[in-house]
Amino acid sequence: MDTKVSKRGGYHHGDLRQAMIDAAEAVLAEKGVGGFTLRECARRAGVSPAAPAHHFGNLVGLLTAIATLGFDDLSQEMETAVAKAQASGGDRLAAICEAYLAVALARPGRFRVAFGRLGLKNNDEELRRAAIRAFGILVRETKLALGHEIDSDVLTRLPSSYAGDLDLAEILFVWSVTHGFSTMLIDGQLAPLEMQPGGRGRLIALYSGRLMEMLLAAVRASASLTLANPASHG
Amino acid sequence: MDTKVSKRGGYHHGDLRQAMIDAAEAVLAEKGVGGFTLRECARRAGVSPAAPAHHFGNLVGLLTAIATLGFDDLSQEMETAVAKAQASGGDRLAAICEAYLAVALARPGRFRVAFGRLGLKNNDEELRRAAIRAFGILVRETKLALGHEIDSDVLTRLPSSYAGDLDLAEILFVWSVTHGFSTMLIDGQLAPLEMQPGGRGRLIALYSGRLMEMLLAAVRASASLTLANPASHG
DNA sequence: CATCAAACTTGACGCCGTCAAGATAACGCA
DNA sequence: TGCGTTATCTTGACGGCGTCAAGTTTGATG
Repeated sequence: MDTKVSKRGGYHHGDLRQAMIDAAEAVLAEKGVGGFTLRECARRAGVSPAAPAHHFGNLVGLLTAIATLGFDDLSQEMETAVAKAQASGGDRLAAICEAYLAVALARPGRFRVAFGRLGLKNNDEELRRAAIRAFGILVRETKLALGHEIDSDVLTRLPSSYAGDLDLAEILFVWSVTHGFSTMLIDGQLAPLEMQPGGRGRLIALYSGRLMEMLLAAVRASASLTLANPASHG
Repeated sequence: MDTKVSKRGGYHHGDLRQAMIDAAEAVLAEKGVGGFTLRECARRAGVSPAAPAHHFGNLVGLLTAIATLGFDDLSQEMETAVAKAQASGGDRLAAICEAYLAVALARPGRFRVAFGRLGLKNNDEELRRAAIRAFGILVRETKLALGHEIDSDVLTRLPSSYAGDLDLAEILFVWSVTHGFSTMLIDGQLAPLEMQPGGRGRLIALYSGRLMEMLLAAVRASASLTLANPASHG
């Protein structure tokens, strides 16, 4: 994780871009998104405050890189979870929802940067690609759970192309539950509930258990409803 | 909304506390939580940067006051929505969920301050009371939808006291859907979907329509499940 | 009217992000 | 090999930020 400074002989760093990203992740992990500072990251990378400008443009550029990393990590963890569920006979949709929460809990600072919209370069190509892929996985698994066909380009299709999709409600429903629970947990909304015996683990168990049951039941019910009366949608 | 400066004769302001809150709300509305600054608020209130310290302690104190206002507003809007639903025969639970979203959309900056945990005085008595009341309404309506009894002190009970509650899963489920959709919308996660014809209104309609149907169905299903096999919970 | 506490200002401190100008090092090409 | 070009990094400065200590003004209280 550290990149260890390949060869920091003198004036030139070697790989400042990666060093800054590593430093940023460390700062986010230690102080959270509140105590995040460009100068602090530069300090940790052993470089002057103005150095990162050439690599990231400005603070927003660095945050955008972090967010991209966050989306890619999310995609990877969800895919891994899907594979594991497939092998063990578990539910794929529940697996990605649990992976989503796990990613948020593992790196809440990065998660907030990715989803908090502190101000990111929204036209950044890498960020867009990473976000689309993560969204695509969600779409794919939801449609799969509904027993519907999925296009071969799910992981690259623009989210806007789902505006009129028949399954949009289910997709948003699944995403809302997952994202809502994740953000409430890392933002401390559920802190009072975590103080009780069992703490956070108890809440996570509830999420992976009853909440997932409810979620899957809702999606399945919606699927049969769709079959019974497809006209009531849109 | 303006408080109009009661009598700003000279050195003393008159009601700086309220003036600061008004200014803060205005700044949040104009520039969002990103461009929010204590100095800017003080400037608008026509006062030196150090003046607010005596009323709020520091920036966190001001944000805490804003958050308290946000929670109180949320409670009020939810109660109003409940009353309206009761009168019109609509669903009460769906009503508070829609009110929740409406509040977030009406004042996204304030909503983010209340729920974003930028750093609030979590031990503040007023904040705690306001948050507990809002949570209590959610608990009450969820239990009502489940057909369960509600205690007379729902609006003042500590959230931690629900840690072992049989309905906690349903409560968290409802809250997760609502909070998740609301935050995703105001944080721009659904921006690509808003660009299509119909825009944001179409998404909101979907939320009030199909998503609420799914939510209510999930809660009702969970209720009958509870009756059929109460031992499978906890 | 004298006193005193609360409310507000002033000035300063260290931090922040960013920019312009200069120093340095790596790289391509003769 | 040597030289120029270009990317990289430093330095120094700017304005803005939150906050603190010290001083000033005001309204209230006796």
